[in-house]
Amino acid sequence: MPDPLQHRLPDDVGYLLSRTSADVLRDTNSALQPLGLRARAFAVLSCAAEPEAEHTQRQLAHRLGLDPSQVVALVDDLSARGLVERRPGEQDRRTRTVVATAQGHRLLGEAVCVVAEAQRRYLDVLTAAETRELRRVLTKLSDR
Amino acid sequence: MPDPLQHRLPDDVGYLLSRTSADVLRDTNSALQPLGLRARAFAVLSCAAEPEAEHTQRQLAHRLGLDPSQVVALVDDLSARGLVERRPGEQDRRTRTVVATAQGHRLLGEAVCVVAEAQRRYLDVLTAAETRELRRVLTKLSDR
DNA sequence: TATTGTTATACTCTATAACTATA
DNA sequence: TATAGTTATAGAGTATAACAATA
Repeated sequence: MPDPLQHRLPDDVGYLLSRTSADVLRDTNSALQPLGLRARAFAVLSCAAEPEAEHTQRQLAHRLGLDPSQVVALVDDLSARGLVERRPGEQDRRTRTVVATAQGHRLLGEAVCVVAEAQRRYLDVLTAAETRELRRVLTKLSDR
Repeated sequence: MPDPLQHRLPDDVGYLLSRTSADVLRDTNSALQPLGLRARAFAVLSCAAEPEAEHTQRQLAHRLGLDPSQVVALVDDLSARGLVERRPGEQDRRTRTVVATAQGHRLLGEAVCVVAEAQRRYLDVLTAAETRELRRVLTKLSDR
């Protein structure tokens, strides 16, 4: 049973995750703004651009930890801008797969650069080994 | 210049931070729900309960990475429930310091327990060394 | 019956601008 | 004039329920 007097917010891993995640999200959104994207749209576009991958919207939602109704809005927007297109599912006519267009691939190329640059700046204070270890531990946490 | 075809969202540290942060935030809010708290209110209460500390609302905002206007609403709620009280600043009459009441300290005690338990479950998959290293690296990131 | 995409809705969180009282 | 707290508001993110088409 923890002693409340010894509780220190700055040592709380959940709190630290919230703070750092909010910071890097802000930086990422700023970096993406000139391209008319935000982090979540970038994530959807990235999945839609995977070679050989034909994700249904449901699969996208599950993969990205989003609600299916959020995927509808995100794909609506990306598709209205010609960056992805919805294709009717082949075996199951209820589903629609989301794939990046040529224009989507081009924009994703730029987006990957600006996001990588923003994160490089953000992770600047860490050594290469620390960044690798952080990625490894976060992957372990998110793989459950 | 990164190759977009080699970009993999699951390797993106910013994305991993978002996912894990959202997961632990959900767990934390669920754990706090019976106490009528959420993560941000818990953070404010925790600061207000620090011994010898008399934070102005501005200091709370800066310390927690919140906008001052958000602190107003959070303190309004905590104060209406008798968990904290606002005291007029002594040197500067514009300021109001926020301190936990006896009832606030009691509730914080319970909150610290349920949050620690939720995080223990969440961090379960990590070794003790990995958790320590995660805390250390996140602290380094958030201290900039 | 159950599931996919969709719409609608509400609540939380984040961000900004303006107002007031003090400094 | 600048700053602290406050109010108002809008936009983004999250969560839930319900509906039509299809399985």
